[in-house]
Amino acid sequence: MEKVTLLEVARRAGVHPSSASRALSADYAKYVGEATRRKVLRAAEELGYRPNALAKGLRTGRSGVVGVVVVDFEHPFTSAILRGIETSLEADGLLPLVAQTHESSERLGRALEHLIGRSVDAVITTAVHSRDAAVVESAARRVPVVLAVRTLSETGLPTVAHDDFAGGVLAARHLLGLGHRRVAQLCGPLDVSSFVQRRRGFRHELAAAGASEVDFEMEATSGVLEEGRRLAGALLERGGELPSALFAHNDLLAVGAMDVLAAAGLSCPGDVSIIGYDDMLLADHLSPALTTLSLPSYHLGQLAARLTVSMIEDPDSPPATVSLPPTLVVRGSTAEPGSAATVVTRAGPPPVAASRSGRAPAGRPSST
Amino acid sequence: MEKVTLLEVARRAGVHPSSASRALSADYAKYVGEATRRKVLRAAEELGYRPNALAKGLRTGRSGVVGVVVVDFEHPFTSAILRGIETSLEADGLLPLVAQTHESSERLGRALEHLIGRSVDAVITTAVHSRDAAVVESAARRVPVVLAVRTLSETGLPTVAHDDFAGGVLAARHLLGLGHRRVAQLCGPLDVSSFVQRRRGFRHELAAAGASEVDFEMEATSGVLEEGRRLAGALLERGGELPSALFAHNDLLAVGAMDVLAAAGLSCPGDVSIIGYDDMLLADHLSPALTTLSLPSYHLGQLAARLTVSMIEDPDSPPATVSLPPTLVVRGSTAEPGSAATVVTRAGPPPVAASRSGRAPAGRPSST
DNA sequence: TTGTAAGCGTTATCAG
DNA sequence: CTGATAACGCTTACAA
Repeated sequence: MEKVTLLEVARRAGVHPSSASRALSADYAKYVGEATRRKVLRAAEELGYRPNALAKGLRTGRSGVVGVVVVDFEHPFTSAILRGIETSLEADGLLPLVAQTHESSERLGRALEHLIGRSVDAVITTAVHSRDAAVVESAARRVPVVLAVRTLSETGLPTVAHDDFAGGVLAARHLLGLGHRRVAQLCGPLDVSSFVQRRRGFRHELAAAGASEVDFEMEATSGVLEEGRRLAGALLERGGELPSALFAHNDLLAVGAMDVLAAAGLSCPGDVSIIGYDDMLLADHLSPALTTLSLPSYHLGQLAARLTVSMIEDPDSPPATVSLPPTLVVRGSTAEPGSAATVVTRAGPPPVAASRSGRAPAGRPSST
Repeated sequence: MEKVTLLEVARRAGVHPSSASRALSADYAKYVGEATRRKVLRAAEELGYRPNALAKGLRTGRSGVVGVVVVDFEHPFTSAILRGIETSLEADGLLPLVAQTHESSERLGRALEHLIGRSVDAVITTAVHSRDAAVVESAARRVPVVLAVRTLSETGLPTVAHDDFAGGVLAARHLLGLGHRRVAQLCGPLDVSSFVQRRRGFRHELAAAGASEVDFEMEATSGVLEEGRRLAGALLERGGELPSALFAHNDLLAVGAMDVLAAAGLSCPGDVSIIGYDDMLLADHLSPALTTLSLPSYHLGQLAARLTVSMIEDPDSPPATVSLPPTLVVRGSTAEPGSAATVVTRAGPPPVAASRSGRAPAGRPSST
């Protein structure tokens, strides 16, 4: 079962290689006599012929591979997006080739070079920072590039992202609706469009309602638990009147903040309400269960892939831009300000319905 | 900035293409005169030359790509493993090409075909079922294949896996040490080696101590929360004396079981202790915080990648087998049997040290 | 409908 | 040390 080439198939079928090629090609099979086609197909079958994608790609200029550049496989919803991308690409016979940047611009550049060098038919990236416009544009000159999750508006590249501004607005509206007037944000890194938008949306809605945002300009260096602790800690030490509610730019930051508050003897949502972002796995099993925004990331991945395919088919199609709204998921971590500090025994089984929404279709990950 | 080929570089440098090739190759540069080498390098630089990896691969028979077949990007520790693989591969100038199986053998077959057709230099797979030996062996005849996480002992292929038997033993020992004598397992799908081993290890240790395992032969169809609920529900409805402790084959199953127990008015660990497996993110923030086994998955990924590289370099090297032991992480969900049902207010900040162990090095995922 | 021939961009192997 | 030549496996005008 060694390497079988088209030449051998042709020989065995007693036809010319080009006929064999045609017989096996979906597009050209119609120009081949029924008889020879049969012979070729059988010969290929018997020999266990597998076309060499490299040779094909070299000849046709298409590799059938789409480069995907992500921050990190463990990044919040990266896996959901990759699932969406892979699943959708598969329908078109394409395969994703994935690289990580770990938030480094230099690695982003290298990854793009690497991928383009492998003749990928297009690139999807979810990992851009505001400073990366130049690198990305240079890549976009050589191959279609689609921006996902994080935008780079100056570039005018096709983009499919979460509507983070809307998310910020929803968060603010929820807190305002509960009666909060003094709130603060725990911001993610502001060189990433997503967080900038979340902040803007939140601020915008707040201003419209005449509520005040506590003057707290710190931003997290990344959206991890420890950073949530650090920011919340700083907020506490800062003194003065505490906000009655916190908008954390993602769930991990929110959980970190909850930790610190609890350690300081403050109750959530009794003393301080907290709303997160992402609706990560187990967010509904915390105590209190976390109010947050759920993101259609799987769907986003699918859309990004579709957009990419259309860019491959017609590189000159106008750069579309898609924006997907998040959904507010109200749970126990937000309440009216000053509400009695309730004693919670345990998260308990979340209400059967509506426990987690906006998730990928069937087939939640299983285990190993 | 269009496609620049080696030919053009050679022309501009005024040398023959083969000299240009040599000048740019790490291995052959030494057979090139200093002068011409300089000229070539400069020409390449000026033209923005990027070698075409497809052409190179076609010629050399090496693509510089390693195929990785996983169940699903959202599968428990898949992302950690992929991180490890990617990071380690990168050091050798290799890139992973990832495909998902969604636990389907048919898709596993297709993925392998696809990857081999792309001339990957090797394949790592974490997605095999006990029934997949034939497909995998057929692939292994054409390209080096390394098994990760899930084993297939009949095949004799190089393998790097978690030591799940040891994990089962540790779980049992922990529960026995607390004084439990009547315990049950919530098994994951038993067509996957990992779960078979966990069960065996647990059972083995139990038998050695003369403790009894509740006769409960159900197994989960996949390691998700809902399945944990289903199994625990069945255990409750089954009647008879309840076990005083449960060993769930992964954390999600454990959480599902906790849900059901709580809904039935039973306390954990007061009435029933529960130990999970995987030490997933936020396991330490549940109430009660989950006792579980932590897995060195990132490290596993790295080792799998290294083993793969060595297989590429010497395909005839004897198939190594590596087994990585898990670590027990004791938290609140396990206690002595019949211990008073303690009232927990909230998970609270986990003890600063030792809250989560066995994790990937620095750089926990940030957010978006 | 089928055969011919050229070439995609590289690198290996030979002479010189 | 450098140049010539062939070949990796496949597709695709073009001719027959």
